[in-house]
Amino acid sequence: MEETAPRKGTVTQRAIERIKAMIAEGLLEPGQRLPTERDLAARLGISRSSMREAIRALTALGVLEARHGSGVYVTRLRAGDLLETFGVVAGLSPGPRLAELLEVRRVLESAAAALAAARITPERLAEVERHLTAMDATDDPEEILAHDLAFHREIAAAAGNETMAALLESLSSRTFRARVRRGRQEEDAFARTRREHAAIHRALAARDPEAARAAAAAHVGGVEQWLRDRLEVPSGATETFHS
Amino acid sequence: MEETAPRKGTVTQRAIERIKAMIAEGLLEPGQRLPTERDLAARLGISRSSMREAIRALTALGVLEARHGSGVYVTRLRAGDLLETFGVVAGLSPGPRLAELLEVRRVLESAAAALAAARITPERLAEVERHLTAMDATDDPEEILAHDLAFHREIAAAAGNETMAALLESLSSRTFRARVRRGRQEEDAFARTRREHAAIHRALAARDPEAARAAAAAHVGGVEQWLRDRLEVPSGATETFHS
DNA sequence: CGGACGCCACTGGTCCGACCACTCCCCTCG
DNA sequence: CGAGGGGAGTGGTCGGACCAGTGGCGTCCG
Repeated sequence: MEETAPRKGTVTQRAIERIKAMIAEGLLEPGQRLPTERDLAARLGISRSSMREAIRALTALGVLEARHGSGVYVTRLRAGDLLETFGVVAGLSPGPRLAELLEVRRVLESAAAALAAARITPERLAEVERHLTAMDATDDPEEILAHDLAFHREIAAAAGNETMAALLESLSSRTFRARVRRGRQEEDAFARTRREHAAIHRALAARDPEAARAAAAAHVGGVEQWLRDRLEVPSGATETFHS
Repeated sequence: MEETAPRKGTVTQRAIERIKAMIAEGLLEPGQRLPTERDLAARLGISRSSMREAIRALTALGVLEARHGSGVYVTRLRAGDLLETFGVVAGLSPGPRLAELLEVRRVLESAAAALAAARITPERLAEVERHLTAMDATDDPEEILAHDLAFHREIAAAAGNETMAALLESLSSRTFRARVRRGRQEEDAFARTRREHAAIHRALAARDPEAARAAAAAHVGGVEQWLRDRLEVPSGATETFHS
């Protein structure tokens, strides 16, 4: 008495669609536990192997979460859960596209800064300030980067849009930055970063959305421009080494 | 003589990381064919089942593509390939987050419009115009929506940033629009859409980035505002129906 | 009586081997 | 020389077995 009808695509693909549909229709809520793999497979009339592949695919997308020995659960479907995969994109995108990703980041970062200027609370502003000063207080590059990331994260959070914040998080991920920064540290990058961060903070404190937007755009735009120059003249020619 | 060392996480997860690393390091190029599942499994010292799950996960992310009878291939890793999954996010995100997604879309759409105003070619501008007029020439909602989407797609493409265009594509996908539009068609939505589209087109033709930005923001912002109002007063109360 | 302990049923994780469905190339035949 | 057919090889599916954690239930000790 199973539904045997829809015979398009692979069996696994169908299973994926079915599970997605269940979630979209509200039959499965965020955080809820799914039936066991064996159960689900039996219900859809497929083998456990195929069902496992379907679950694995949805796990990779951040929709499901498997806990060994306990069961499979729907994630809370927060922006962060689902957009984690976006980080993979940034990590795998070929060099020429890094400029595009930075352009997207510049747009979103400046929008977030503008929103934050209007909405930020005094407590959060103090937190932003803390990371700003903490960056100067240490020489450990790791720690500096950590405060750098936190600085931007606080601003994104203050914008009050979780989706935008999650997107920016992926775009600013550690690995992504590492790729862009490579070879840049010898310059006066730190001094410049500090200056630009200070400008953003000043705009936030003044509750000036337009100033915040401009400062954030200039900040990201600087890296973007540097990268663009570097791509146009690949003097090192460390590109595409294949057999 | 296999590498047996890294013993963190599940075997499948390790396989996923290994394949991603191979791509990141350039050992596997876009479009290239991978060794067979059986081969790969043997090389990493795991079973074919686990390797299949790893491949399935990367397939879901748009990194790999399996062709029955032929082999597994790395996708071209274009923005569209990798961001297709972003559409799943929009499709599965709970109601309250739709407003956030629309806000992101508004930001990106207006940025794209501004860029397009500066970069658009006469040919593409003509294409934009074609979709603008074609929307009025028919009464078929399906066709109207198709031209609507194409209108925005052309503008996004004219902005010259594939990543941004792919992002907007996901944010404007048919299913996404269907969810937002539900119940809105009785109003003078079409007339309003036409007016706003005309305004965007005018700004593009005038090569005026700021006007284009404002027109696009107003266009998306209208839908956004409407949705926000509707969410604050869920009079119909068609929310969360669960057991 | 209360709580810590340990057992064990159940869940996901891994592996194996078999077979099916499809592709593509090479060889044969007209 | 071309079209056709066959077969080796590929991903897709299946079933079943066993391993490895989890969590609740019952026991037993203090």
